[in-house]
Amino acid sequence: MIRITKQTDYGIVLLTHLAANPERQLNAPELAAETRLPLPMVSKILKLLAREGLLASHRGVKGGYGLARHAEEISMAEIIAALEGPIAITECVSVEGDCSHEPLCPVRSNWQRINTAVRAALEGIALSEMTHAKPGGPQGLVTLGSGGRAAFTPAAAFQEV
Amino acid sequence: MIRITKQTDYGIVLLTHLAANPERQLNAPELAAETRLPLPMVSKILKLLAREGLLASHRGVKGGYGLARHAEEISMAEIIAALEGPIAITECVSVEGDCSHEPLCPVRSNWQRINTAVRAALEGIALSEMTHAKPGGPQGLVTLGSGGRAAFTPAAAFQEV
DNA sequence: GAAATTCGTACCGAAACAGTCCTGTTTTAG
DNA sequence: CTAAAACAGGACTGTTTCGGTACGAATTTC
Repeated sequence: MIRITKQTDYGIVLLTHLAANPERQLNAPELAAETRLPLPMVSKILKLLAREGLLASHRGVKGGYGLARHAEEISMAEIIAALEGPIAITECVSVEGDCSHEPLCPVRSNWQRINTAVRAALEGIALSEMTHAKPGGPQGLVTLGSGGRAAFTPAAAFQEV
Repeated sequence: MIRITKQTDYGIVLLTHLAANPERQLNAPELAAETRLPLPMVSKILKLLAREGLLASHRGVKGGYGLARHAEEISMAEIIAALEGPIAITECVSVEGDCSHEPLCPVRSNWQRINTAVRAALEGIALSEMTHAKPGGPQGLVTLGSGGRAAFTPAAAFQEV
């Protein structure tokens, strides 16, 4: 469904919250409380984001997390890539002869194109843009798809295209 | 991972194959053979595409499938939407007070934006463009992500962004 | 040195996905 | 008019991934 995982969903909420409070040093319980997200997940995601270099972590008693860079310099593409795994694009079978019953499989090369288009779209949106509500305003297009999710789903993904 | 399902993957291969042979009327076993895809899946997907109005089906002995419209008039966005389910975009919890601990959750409205960007990218690519190899050529950026998939994976998704 | 906090990893249940099969219904061919 | 070919629509199952949890280790502050 061209959907992102809940992890990424949560991650963006957390990053947005941090971007909105750049002066504060927030730890996992604080972030969980302020975003109304389950603490264990928050903790897990923060670890991931820190390892990927998007967050700077400080251990110890007065530890916590902060953005590693300014919110303007972090793109949605980066965040999603960090939370979803390594940067892999089109993966055909590398074994020749399975896919290429035609001398040159035309489908494959064009996946690159789609990826590039989608990626460009995501790279064009910075984290800082998520902190202030969009001028256009949200037109209530929300047609919830596959039955409401459990408990909290603060930001909740794009499920279809 | 912003990944599409295998169904959609297969579906695009099938549609591309049909777009490349607009004069022919192909049935499920033929398509399965020519695309090297498993027949049961092919059959399943063709049914879905026909129901969604992207394919025109003809029953009976000399039956088969053909594109319902010209390949230029079918966008990637349409295909994906048809195969992945209904058009749902950003789904926040509709219950006020959970998500909106801030008077107006800033994250939510901006998901619309991301969706719009991605959708626009996909709407800009027509099925007809998938039939001929891209001029620029595929630069081999293929870093296969989570271990090769089983058996056949002809076109195989964009896994990360 | 003790307390608080991040870090790493391993684990489990539930849901979604990939794939298969079976039983109809429609159409052409002989 | 009968039979075969092909689509139509579910129901079913195994596997993977995701969401969520738990615990011990490392690190910093007081």
